[in-house]
Amino acid sequence: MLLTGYLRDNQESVIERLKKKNFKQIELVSQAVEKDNERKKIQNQLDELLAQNNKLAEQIGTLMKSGLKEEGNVLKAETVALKEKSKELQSTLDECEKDLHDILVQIPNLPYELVPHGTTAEENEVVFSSGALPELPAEALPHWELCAKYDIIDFELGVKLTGAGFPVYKGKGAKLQRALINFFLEKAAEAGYLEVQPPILVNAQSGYGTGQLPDKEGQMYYVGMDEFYLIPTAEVPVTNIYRDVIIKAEDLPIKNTAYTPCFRREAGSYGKDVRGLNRLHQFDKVEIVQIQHPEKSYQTLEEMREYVAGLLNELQLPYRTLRLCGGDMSFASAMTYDMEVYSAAQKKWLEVSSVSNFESFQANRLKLRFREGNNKPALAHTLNGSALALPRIVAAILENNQTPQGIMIPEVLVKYTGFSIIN
RNA sequence: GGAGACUUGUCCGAGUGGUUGAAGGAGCAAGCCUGGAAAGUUUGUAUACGCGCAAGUGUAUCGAGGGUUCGAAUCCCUCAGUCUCCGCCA
Repeated sequence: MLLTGYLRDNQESVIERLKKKNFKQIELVSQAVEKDNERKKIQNQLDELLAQNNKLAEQIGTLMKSGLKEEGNVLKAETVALKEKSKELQSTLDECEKDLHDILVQIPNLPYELVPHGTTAEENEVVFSSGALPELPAEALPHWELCAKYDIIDFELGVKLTGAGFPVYKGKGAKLQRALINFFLEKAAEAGYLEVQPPILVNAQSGYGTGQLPDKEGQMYYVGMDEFYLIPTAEVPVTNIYRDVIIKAEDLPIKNTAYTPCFRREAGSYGKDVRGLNRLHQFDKVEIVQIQHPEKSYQTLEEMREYVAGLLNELQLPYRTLRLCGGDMSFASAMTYDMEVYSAAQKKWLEVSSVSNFESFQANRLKLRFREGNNKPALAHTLNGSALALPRIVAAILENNQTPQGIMIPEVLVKYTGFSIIN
């Protein structure tokens, strides 16, 4: 959520920048400013009334104390009309604030200056590519066939238990999952991230805090009986840890990592995009989150991008890094890098990480602030990235590392898996 | 799940209807003191939204939301959480 004060003072440049994000409803900006002015006016009036009432109440108090009941009752009569009016104003104020809020939550974050122009994924800027793509012999299999061949991931069984998109990992498949999770968590710990294990069900307030609600309500599984949502990413619970918190500037940056299963309804996805591990309803992911001083957040974004790249290097997977164009970025992001690995049998780039700086967009909703010395608290910047999402990493490992003898496990994982080949 | 007790500022803790945004203490910050430090001492120490160039000032906030009242941290209702006892159970 953007700050109304900022919208008011920078209307023109805000509109320019929103256009870069391919946002159509730019009239919302001026609507927000107008609503905010209205809000101020109403609040002024209401404050005035309440102040009068408070004064009268105080006077009545002293009169009653000194036994002047009559005079007190006279003043009491005066408060009746005041009270009624202020009640009325209060409800118009509530309504106005709600309207304002409804407008604000529809306005996406502003793109950072480095964000390229563009509306579709084709216009994303490739900022790094790890070189020549691996070529597999013609008889190479896509990962879903490898899964069946070695009986390590069973999609059919998942359908029986739950439905499509909920695979069952078996034997070395299950162990590979566990190995990846441990590898990622250990690397994150080495890089200074504090591991947390959050709930994977969250309340609506947390959903609002990080922006999944009201925007993407239909993308989350909802547990109606208790009004909880299954998390689509660990970002939600982990970032919400800091909701309504004021952090000391010297404690920044805050670095957290978490492994969680993630749940996404993926309504509207279909066809070959959802084949095998490419797109699941439930998957495992290790997430990294940082809360940083506004002046350092872009430096931190680069650091996080490099960190994720390091993981991919260690796994010896071919990858490229994209700087997303304005139109392809998420609602809340100011700048995003996507990391894609090449899955050689499918001959496809698969997104395995998305590293974003949200600047103060989430922090404003979360009321996540920091304080420098005795200054007033200011909104912090939030960043997060996948490090990494497992299924597509697994897909790429299976496909790229297949040999006639079996699937070779990347060197760095062997100490976690306890085996070096799936055969 | 049943019964009871409780939920106050960074922390501890007072406060059962009338200058209480909130006593007192601790912590923290600044000044004094000291060769330096400790101790001592003085002052300051919430957040949000308005108005104001500023000093300042108005309003709201004592778990959350509603209600009673001229006036609520204090009374009533609902919800959430914590603790104790019972029940159940990984």
